[in-house]
Amino acid sequence: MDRHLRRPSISEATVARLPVYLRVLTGFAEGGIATVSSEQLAQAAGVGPAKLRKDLSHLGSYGTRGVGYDVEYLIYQISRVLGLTQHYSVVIVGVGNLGHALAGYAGFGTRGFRVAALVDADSARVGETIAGIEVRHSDELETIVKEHEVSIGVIATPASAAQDVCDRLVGCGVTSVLNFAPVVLNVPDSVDVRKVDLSIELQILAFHEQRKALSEAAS
Amino acid sequence: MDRHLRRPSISEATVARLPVYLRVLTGFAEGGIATVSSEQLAQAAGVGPAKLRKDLSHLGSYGTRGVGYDVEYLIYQISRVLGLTQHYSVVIVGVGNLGHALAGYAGFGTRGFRVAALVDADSARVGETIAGIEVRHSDELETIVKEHEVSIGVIATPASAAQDVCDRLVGCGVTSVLNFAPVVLNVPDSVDVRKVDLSIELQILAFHEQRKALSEAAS
DNA sequence: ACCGCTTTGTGCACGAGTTCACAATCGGTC
DNA sequence: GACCGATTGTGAACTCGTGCACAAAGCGGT
Repeated sequence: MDRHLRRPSISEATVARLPVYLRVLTGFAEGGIATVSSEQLAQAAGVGPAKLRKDLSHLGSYGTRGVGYDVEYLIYQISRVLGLTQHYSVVIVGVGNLGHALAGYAGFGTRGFRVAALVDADSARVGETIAGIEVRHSDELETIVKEHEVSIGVIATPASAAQDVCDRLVGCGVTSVLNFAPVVLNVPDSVDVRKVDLSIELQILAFHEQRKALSEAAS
Repeated sequence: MDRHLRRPSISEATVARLPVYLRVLTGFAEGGIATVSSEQLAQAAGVGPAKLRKDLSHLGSYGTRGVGYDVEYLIYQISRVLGLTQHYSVVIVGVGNLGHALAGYAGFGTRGFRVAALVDADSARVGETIAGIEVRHSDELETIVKEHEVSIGVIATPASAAQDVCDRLVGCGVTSVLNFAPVVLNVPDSVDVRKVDLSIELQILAFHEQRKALSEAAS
């Protein structure tokens, strides 16, 4: 019964690529393509064919030698491994520009993620409805999390409030956090945090820009 | 004269962490702290002390044994290595919710990034002013890039338009792209692309949620 | 001028991730 | 029913990143 489970727990790097494969496959499926080779899929996903095959091999042997992968079946398998066959409730904290954008993001609705509520500290915003989701006051955060069994918290507050919000989320049982605030969050080991940081991305690009400029000047 | 240049080109993983150090250091500087040990800095940045020291060692020997690092000096050195002592012009394409949020993001103004213009395909939005930046029509993209010597393009359009916009950016000389659209962009090797993808982050969190749920069930 | 305390910088071993190359295996064809 | 071209799955070499442990080096007190 635990036939699928005792896999040597897929590597983090692989997990980070699976969603990309999933998206590309979904595109293929909509285009009416029934099977793909590792070559095609790798091309579309922007990785090497060998890496792709190794990634997929980590989750089982779903593929036919000489033919390729069945698109629908692979979509199902990746979804299952990623845990997308279940449903997750998400709460978004902070209704600034970013919170707005996140609430309207289509990616939430699809693929098993449901936004339970938007939450903000500013009472003036409470009662609004954004993208069909009601805005509630942050005092109610704990209530909302319990009520909707929220497991993922998204932090879109100013940096100064982020750690505080995070502590409260963790305090009432949230075990995964997606942080958009430019701070390093402090959490217990049992909680997963992923951060999205615009200014870091820009600075990395700046580094490469400079590198290119320098190597050009050296010629 | 090329004393600094012939470093063995800092590793990608290190470059990705330098902006974090920089931010933490800036916080320390504002708090009036003059020197930090690798221990303190590592703690605040959420990494191990050894890794931090190795990272910093890759850009030179700025630090005093028995004492630590001078905050201001280290800020300067990291800024220099990242290329933040120069100025970069950025163009943001797509004025949806996300484009709005990005335009208002404080991280742009500081640290040498200047938003040359917001650009959108929708004529109805042209002429608006968002966060002090004028919205112009996407037909003018090429003109704007030339005029302001834009080197970084930010794509905040729907997925369907992203590749097209990207091609045009690359076509008129942009060599770094920050992509928020959920697609894999196709670019020549000479162009750097970094992607920020909300739905991917969520799916990765979902995977870990599931993993935690399973290992809990096994107990 | 020396000594001891503190903290950096780094050599080394280890582990994770990537790439190559090829054997194993499938569907189709004669 | 056996061959053939195509494509997967994977062992093995290699590269890259991380963590440990310690020698080198500075500062302050005596």
